[in-house]
Amino acid sequence: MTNTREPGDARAQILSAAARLMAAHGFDGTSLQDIADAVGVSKPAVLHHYPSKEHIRAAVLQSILEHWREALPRLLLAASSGEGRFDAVFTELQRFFGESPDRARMLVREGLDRPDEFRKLLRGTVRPWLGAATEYVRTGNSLGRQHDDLDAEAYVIIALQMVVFTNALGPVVSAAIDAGPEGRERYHREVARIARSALFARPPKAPSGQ
Amino acid sequence: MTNTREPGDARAQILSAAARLMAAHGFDGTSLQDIADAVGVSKPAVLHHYPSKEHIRAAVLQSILEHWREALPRLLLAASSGEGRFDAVFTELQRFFGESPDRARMLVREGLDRPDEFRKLLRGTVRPWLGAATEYVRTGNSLGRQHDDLDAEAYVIIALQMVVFTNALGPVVSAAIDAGPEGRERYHREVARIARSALFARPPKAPSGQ
DNA sequence: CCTACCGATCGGTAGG
DNA sequence: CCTACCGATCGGTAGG
Repeated sequence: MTNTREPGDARAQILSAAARLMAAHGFDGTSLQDIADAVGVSKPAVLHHYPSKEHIRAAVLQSILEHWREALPRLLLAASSGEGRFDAVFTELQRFFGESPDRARMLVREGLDRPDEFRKLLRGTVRPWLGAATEYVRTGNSLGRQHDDLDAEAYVIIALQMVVFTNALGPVVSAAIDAGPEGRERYHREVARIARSALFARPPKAPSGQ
Repeated sequence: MTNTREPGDARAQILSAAARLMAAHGFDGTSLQDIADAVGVSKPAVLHHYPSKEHIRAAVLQSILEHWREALPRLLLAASSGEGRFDAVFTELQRFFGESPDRARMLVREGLDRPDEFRKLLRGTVRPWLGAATEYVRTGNSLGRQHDDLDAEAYVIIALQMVVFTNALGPVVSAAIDAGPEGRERYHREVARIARSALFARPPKAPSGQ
């Protein structure tokens, strides 16, 4: 009956539009009017739900971190062990950013635009998970399946960074290969292969038994 | 005697300031007044040397590409062969972007802000070099020293991408490891190790003979 | 949530 | 008449 929006809906629409626009054009390249137009409301209406443009940016970042914390258990509890577990975790990671490249783009932009704040964000949010991932890498390392000159902590960060950048600029960079849609496929497959072969000293061919 | 600037000096100063500001704050986050202030002239003076802000952006990108074309011979002619040549090329690549992270930041920003134009830029500028690099990787592959499931073209692009991103966001991301300056060192070393071990099936320990 | 505005600053250009 | 600028202001738009 009531075609009027329920409260909270407008906020969600504003957040969604802002996330998409800011990921595409940046914070400075996105005006409150752009967001208002995308939602179909007036500019003051936007500022009724969020007190300032800066608050909208914070909310967009916060929603990304929420999704991240939500996906963390799935990432960490990815089944199996050893090389199989790596593939499972890496696949989940690719899915997380692949299903919404805007997340990756927003994170890259934040790193460029506000390096100091972004550093703190990384330390506060990624650090806990980083510890667990590093532990896993070190465990595999002690079992002698991995490269002995591997820097576990640095590796985890760089692998994560590769996934983020791949999804942030992948469509642009992968086009340098060729025009076909297979270009993206090859690109993503090679990213996974690089991360895997940089981790395991003996490249996994076919899992025998396990 | 004459403390007056010779012609061309002002243009170079504007270009330098614009490159630094746009790399740090983006195109939309940099005003003509910001550039004018950085150089110490008026805004109309800036617009006398470059007809518009857009022309300044084009000039900044152009200067990066000039440096790139200038560094290309050094990159391609990096001595030795096989794994030694890889290290030489990769080191030169790291130096190119490492000596001016603003270049890397500007490229990443362009990829985010103007994906279509950036794609054309990649195709026009990086493509020729890409062919040579891919050929080199394929040659090594046929000699059986490299992973047989390696996608040469995709690998080259991703390796290049890793160097660009490492230098664009390195100081921010590497801080996630720890506060010390050694963090950056470890970070860069691990990037090189990942690229190398993803390329060569047998990790190089010590060059014997050759 | 709208219309109607503010101080300021945007990119760009006027006359001199 | 040219260049290399200046102070002032253009029409619009930013965040609020």
